[in-house]
Amino acid sequence: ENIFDRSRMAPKTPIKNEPVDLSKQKGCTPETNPITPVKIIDRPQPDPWTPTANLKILVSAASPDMRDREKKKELFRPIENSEQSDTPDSLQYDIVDDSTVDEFEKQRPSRKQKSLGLLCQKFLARYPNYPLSTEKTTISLDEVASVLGVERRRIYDIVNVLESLQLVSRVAKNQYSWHGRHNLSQTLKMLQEAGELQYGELMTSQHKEQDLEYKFGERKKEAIPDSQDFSEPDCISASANSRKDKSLRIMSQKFVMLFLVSKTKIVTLDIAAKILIEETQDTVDYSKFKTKVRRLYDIANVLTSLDLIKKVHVTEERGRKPAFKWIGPVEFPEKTDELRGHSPTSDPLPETQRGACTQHQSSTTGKQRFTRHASFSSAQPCEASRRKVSSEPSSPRQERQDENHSKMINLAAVCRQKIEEDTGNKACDTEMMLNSAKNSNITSPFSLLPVPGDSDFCVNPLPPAVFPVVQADVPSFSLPVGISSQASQPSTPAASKTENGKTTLVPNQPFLCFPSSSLFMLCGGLQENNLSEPLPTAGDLGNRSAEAQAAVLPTVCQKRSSHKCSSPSAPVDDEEPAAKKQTLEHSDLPLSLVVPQKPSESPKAESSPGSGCSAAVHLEMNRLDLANPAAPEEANESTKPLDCQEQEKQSQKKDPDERPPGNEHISKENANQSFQPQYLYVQPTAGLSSFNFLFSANQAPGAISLAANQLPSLSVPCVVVPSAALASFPLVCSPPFTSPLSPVPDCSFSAAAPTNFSMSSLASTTPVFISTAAVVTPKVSPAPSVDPQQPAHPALHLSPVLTRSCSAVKLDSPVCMGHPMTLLKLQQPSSAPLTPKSIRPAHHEAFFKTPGSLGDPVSWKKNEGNQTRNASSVQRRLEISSTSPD
DNA sequence: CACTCCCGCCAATTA
DNA sequence: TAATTGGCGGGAGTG
Repeated sequence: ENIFDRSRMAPKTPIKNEPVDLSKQKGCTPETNPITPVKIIDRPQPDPWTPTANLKILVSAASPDMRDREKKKELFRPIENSEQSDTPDSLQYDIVDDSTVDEFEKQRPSRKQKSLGLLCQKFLARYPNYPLSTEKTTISLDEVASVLGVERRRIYDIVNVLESLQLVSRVAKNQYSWHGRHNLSQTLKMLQEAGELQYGELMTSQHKEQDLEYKFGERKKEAIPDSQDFSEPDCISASANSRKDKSLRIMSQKFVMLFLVSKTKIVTLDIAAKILIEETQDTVDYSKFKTKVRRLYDIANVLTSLDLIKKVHVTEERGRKPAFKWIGPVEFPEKTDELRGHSPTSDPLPETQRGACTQHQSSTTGKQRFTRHASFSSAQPCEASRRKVSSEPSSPRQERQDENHSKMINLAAVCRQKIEEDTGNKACDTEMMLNSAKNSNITSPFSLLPVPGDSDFCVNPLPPAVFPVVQADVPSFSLPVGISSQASQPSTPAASKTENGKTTLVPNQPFLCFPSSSLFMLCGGLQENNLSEPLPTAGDLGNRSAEAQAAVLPTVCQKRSSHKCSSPSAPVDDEEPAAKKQTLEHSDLPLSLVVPQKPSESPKAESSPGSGCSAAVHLEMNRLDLANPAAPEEANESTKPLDCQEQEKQSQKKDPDERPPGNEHISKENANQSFQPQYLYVQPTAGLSSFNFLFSANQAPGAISLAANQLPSLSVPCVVVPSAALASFPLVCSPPFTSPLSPVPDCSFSAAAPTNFSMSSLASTTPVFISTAAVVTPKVSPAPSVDPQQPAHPALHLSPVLTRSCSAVKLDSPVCMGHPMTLLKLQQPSSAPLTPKSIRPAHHEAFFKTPGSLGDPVSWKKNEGNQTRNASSVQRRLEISSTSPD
């Protein structure tokens, strides 16, 4: 009885939600307002008289029941009509009291009727799947919430997921615009590509998925003992991520990626949760896991409403587990770029703002340990900037998305290939995969995919699009593959490994890659034992993942980058396939690297405004892709198919000769121009002699940072690798030129021969790939970055390279330098060989890895309290960016 | 009891 | 400062 009375009263006292709703609602009387009901509290409170009490009462009055009823009505009736009901509803309320109650009870919507999935369907029903391009449908959150009879909070849940798929985009406060599914396939494609980068390995084989769990935890632990670097204060501290990193939006994209990458197209919730959890440290929280699962359900409900997935159950040893099966499109035809309008919307690159973060790592001599040089600052800006910054008032968020997309695209392009694999390395593979996943943050452009032993890899050149320049410009670059200790350090431990190069190498293997355009280098496990050192691998993986994430995440860029190295564990692959070994042999030589020239050429590279920052780039890319591709030019190129061969050819064409003798600089950035330039660089000189630097063009966003600089700078991600370290890598090749280039024997590259490398065979054999992700962050400009994007798509096909392990070497260049030049700076540290490991790796690992937890259920158990909400570990990782202050 | 996941508190962001 | 967003996790509904 009281309740009723109260209900009546309710109108009088304003409840927080009510006012708004009422006003908005169509003329409903306050009393009636169906909307925003407040929750009911059944039990009367002790102090009815307190203000609070009144509120509660009111709330209770508002009770859910009423809402439900309304909802039902609405649901059942055509949407259009829904509004009408209001009035009646009000009546109902009253009525309800008496007679209706029972009825309600019967019909009571029950939870299902209030489910997010159903709500989403109602929401979707309001808008056409394929709206005419001409019509712009704007969505008012308040309106929708009121019409659907739910609180606004729920609408956010829906919209955020839809936004992640580009079905809607935020235009302004309380305003979203409806795009429909026109771009869905493109978005999915991007996600798929990005997903491959990040998670490809993982999902490669499903069985592994299962394994993953175990491995995840265990392996990591094992592998990484050292790696804990993650925890490094720097990293952690740096991150204060905004919550956005954890956002539903991002989770949604990642979740979708998992499906797209999965062969079976079935993803179990727990696995997804584990993968998506980022963890900072070893400890995993059970609570965190639960929370993740909750979110996944939220996302899954929306995706289900979109008919993209459906619920299924998979039975495993442990029993049946909830899972979801992808029932959406699997193949994404190239789409039409045209379709999307190019809308050059005004957003010139929002990304620019975002600084990229870079990190450096130096490799130390003997071991590959990475330390970070750079300080990482969080790139908060990125996110923060995201909304605020976005220059375009119109749609800040979109930008974000775009960014993501772009990144994704880039990444995808870069690394596209998949590797099938798997023969042998189960454990390793999985780990790697896992690691990689975890590491997503990586800045480095390259994404690595771990390849199991056999796989072949091809190196794929970057997609032309991406690095358009390359074709033209790049004459060649060479990469030296073999690394062995050669020169400088024979003795060093590294050397030892390398010494043979072969043997050791073999195991670890590495990879290489080189896209024609830029350079890439990567390496697999450095250490002699691969096993022992996780570093490389992890790093690689991490990088990849990082990038991917970056791509995914909007803000991302900066943040993530920081973590490049993974220290840990990633175990490199243990075994390498024979093939690898072969390759390894080659490796003896030190790498030389290729590098695009920096300065001179730089213009290209850096240049493009867009290119500058990786982050920016990504973003841009996204836009382009999604929104509009702006970069037509590239697109053309992009179309090109790039095969290694082709690339090679191209490169050849350009000029093999060009390579400067000096090893290092060969610049090739070419391609990048619009893109991010990617480079590889090695410096033999001076103190560094032993070290090589590598830069990837694309660094992960994180890697670069540039924040402030006005410099067009880019951040180049670089990695310094001790020569020794390199040794382990088998080779690097740039696909393109195989033949033309110097005639080097496959493998051999001596350090000396900077110029050329031949890698002919290598490439194929090599297990690893590297992709570059270029990153540049340009904060700057707005520019034109766009181009890259389009190409990217095509690129995707092409590119890809992956490697798995590489990371060891990588470093981030902490600084952003606009040009390669900067790299030099990095060198300084050189004297000591550094290994990256410590530095970021941790993050990487952390990143996907679910804490061992997966492995250990036990561990999960409560830790809740710990974290602060603020920073999610993941974010932290991401964030880490180096700031290069200077 | 396990699985789902609604609900809404309240912090982070924005306006 | 107020409003908007949205992370988060308690705990309720379902089976």
